[in-house]
Amino acid sequence: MARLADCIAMMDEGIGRVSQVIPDMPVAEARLTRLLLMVGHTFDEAVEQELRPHGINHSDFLTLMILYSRPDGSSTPGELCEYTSQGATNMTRIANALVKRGLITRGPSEEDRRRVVIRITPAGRRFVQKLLPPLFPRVSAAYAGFSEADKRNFSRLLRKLAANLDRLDEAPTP
Amino acid sequence: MARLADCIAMMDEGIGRVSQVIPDMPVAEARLTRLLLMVGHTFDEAVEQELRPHGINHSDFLTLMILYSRPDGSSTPGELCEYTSQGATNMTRIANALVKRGLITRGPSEEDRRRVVIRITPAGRRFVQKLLPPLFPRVSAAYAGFSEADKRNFSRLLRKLAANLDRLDEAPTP
DNA sequence: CTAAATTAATTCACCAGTGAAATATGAGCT
DNA sequence: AGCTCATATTTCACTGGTGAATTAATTTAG
Repeated sequence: MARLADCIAMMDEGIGRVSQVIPDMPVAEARLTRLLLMVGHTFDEAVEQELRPHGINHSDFLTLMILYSRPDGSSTPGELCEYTSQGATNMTRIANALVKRGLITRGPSEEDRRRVVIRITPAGRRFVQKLLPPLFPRVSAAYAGFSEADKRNFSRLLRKLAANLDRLDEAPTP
Repeated sequence: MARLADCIAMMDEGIGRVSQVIPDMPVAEARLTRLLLMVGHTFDEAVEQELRPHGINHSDFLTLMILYSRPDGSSTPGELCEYTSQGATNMTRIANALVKRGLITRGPSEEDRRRVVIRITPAGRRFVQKLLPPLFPRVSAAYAGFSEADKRNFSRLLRKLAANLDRLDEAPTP
């Protein structure tokens, strides 16, 4: 696989050339967007690769982590869909897989019987606790050379971007 | 679909709680990573949504854009795989789709007959030129409130991150 | 100069994720 | 109550993407 640096160099040149043919292109913003997508995609791949040996994929892991992070260790498919950005269809599959591995339980809700309550099991908690620590060195290494100010700035800019994207999504349907 | 801001708030709290149970977690880095992945994913969705009406998906579009940005408008499946981070299998499918729509041509290479040369057609160029401009307003809007310094910083930090990820990928196989 | 190893693209079988429709429960209205 | 509308989850059919094996051409080693 090509190094990210090569892909970035190629993208920089490519956008430069395209902008000469299509002059009103927002060049800086296009570059930032491509950069963000490339780095995000690479991060995604790295996570997936780290999880594969444990027989779990990124969305399954994210779902499990949300449950783990909850004070009561439980949620519903609908809520998990919102926070994982997964469709309900896929959440059914994820829940099936995690139930089969004994990491969560799934049962009907008492209050509203349309709902299903999903709860992390003790085995699920142990799984997370065993899985996480080996991830830490690589997570830290990714931000090597980032000063405290860099981290604050990066966080601030990503959050601003998120706020802008939220507004863009809401504008079309007022 | 939940707003990104809600997902982020939830993630901030969740990581806060998890870090109290698992104390040696790199909290700031974990937050930045989740932020990056969430924003990246949302951007991805936005692009996909923008392209859908034109009957083209993100990888097809990216492939076409690389060809468009080349001085000679041509490349090979292998090279396109490297720069799009797609597997060769998928590139075959992408090329099939673009050929069927008449946006590219595919023929054997003169020098090395194992290779295939892929070239953008005039129709492909027109397609890109019609597709791009309507994308610009939303790309610009995503960076609303970014000062010039913010853009420079964001670019610098993403590139540093990319360099770190390159090193992480190379280290395991010395 | 041939034989083995390497490289490029494709095909095939499978996993992950999505949209539309089905099922079932709950809430509101008269 | 009964009827309609909304909500929550699941099922089904399909798209997008991946790994392993296949085919074909080129390079390298003996």
